[in-house]
Amino acid sequence: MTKAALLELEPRKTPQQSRSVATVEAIHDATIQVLLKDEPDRLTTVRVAERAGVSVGTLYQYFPNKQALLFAVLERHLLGTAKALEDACAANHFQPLEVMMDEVVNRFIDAKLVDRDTSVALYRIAAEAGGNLILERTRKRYETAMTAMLQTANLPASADVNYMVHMIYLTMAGTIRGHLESSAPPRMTRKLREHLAKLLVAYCKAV
Amino acid sequence: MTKAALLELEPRKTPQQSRSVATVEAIHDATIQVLLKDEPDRLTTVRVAERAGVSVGTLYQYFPNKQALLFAVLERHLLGTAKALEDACAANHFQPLEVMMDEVVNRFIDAKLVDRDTSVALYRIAAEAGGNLILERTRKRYETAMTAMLQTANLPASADVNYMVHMIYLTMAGTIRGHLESSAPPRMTRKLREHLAKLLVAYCKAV
DNA sequence: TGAGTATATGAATGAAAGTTCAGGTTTTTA
DNA sequence: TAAAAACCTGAACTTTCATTCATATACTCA
Repeated sequence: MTKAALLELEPRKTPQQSRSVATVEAIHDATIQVLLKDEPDRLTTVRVAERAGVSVGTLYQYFPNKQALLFAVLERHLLGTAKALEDACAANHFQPLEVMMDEVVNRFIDAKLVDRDTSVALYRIAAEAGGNLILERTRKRYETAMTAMLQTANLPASADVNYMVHMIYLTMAGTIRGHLESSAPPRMTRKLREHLAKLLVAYCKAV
Repeated sequence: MTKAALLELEPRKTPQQSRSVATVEAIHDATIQVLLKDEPDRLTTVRVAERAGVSVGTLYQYFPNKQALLFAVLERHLLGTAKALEDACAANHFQPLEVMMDEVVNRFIDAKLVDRDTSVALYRIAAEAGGNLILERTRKRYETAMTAMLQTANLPASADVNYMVHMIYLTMAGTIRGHLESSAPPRMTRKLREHLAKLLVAYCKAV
């Protein structure tokens, strides 16, 4: 993605008055609602605006184009989960490995489940919308926080912490995505929490 | 997805003569090539037809609509990987856990890497195109084969083989997808193979 | 209160894409 | 070899959608 292309994702205008703050907020929410209602290709700017109770013109005052809208919505969501994971890591330095993994897994799943539907809807648009860019950014934040935490754990001396952390990220993000996208009923989430935590502990000890 | 909707994904006509077999083949390949060239939303039926060296009309003789085309291409790819995994499982009954996991992981990654670009391109369309349907179907095949294999391994008596197998599937599919979609250089794939196999072995023993 | 700024409107524009179909060519069949 | 069946063509039709802009309303502050 070129620099010019990135610029086009920036907001066109920042809300000044409170009514426009509310408008932008409403547009954010409406985007997700529309995304949930149908296939992603039925997400049109007009539909989003209608759902938000404003006109298309208003939408275009704050977002230079449709992609920027998706980008913004995705970013907001990922920053939320990143924050959750960073907090979980920071709060568990020097804990036993079992506690670390249990906390990290559960806070991450919690963050994705706060609004399960939103998470699922956003997976669908992550590929477009410069999603890779945001994903890479948040991945780095995850890995930094996790590395800091794991350096306070007692791991096998042979451990390649860098790759280990990356593997943990791939595993968490991947399994949770797979789980949410499948038609697995909510009660299965409990099993996922358990098994994922166990799996990661076993891996850390074995490396 | 309703029954009527499923019907609309079925091929409109099956090729009889060899030239039309070649045509359909060309359309399959062209679809992937177009998908690789640009963003998924630039995948047009006209573009695919052009690339395949036929006219749009011809395309519509064999595929009732665009979605059916994507469905068919995705299906072909997933059946390939399913076959690879089934073979790997069948060939390793009664082996030590380490061998089982090593083989399964490596044959699965191999299948995805035969044409790395194709795999990546198809991830992008898996969400549309009734992709969930095919994914569920192949998941079941994966899990059946893996269950059969693992029942010949000596696992901890407490093991819940059913969920274990599912967890293994989520982990493999998820990490490999994450790896392929990221910008990780090919040399990192070796590390993934190693760590993924180790991780799964550790998990099986710990459950 | 009134000028200046921020915000909202929504019909109109133009480009893009999915799909059809009437008419042609090639292959098979009898 | 002639009719039938399979196959191919691509301009034309239709719908859908992103985006703009001239105009109107609401808010702020001096």
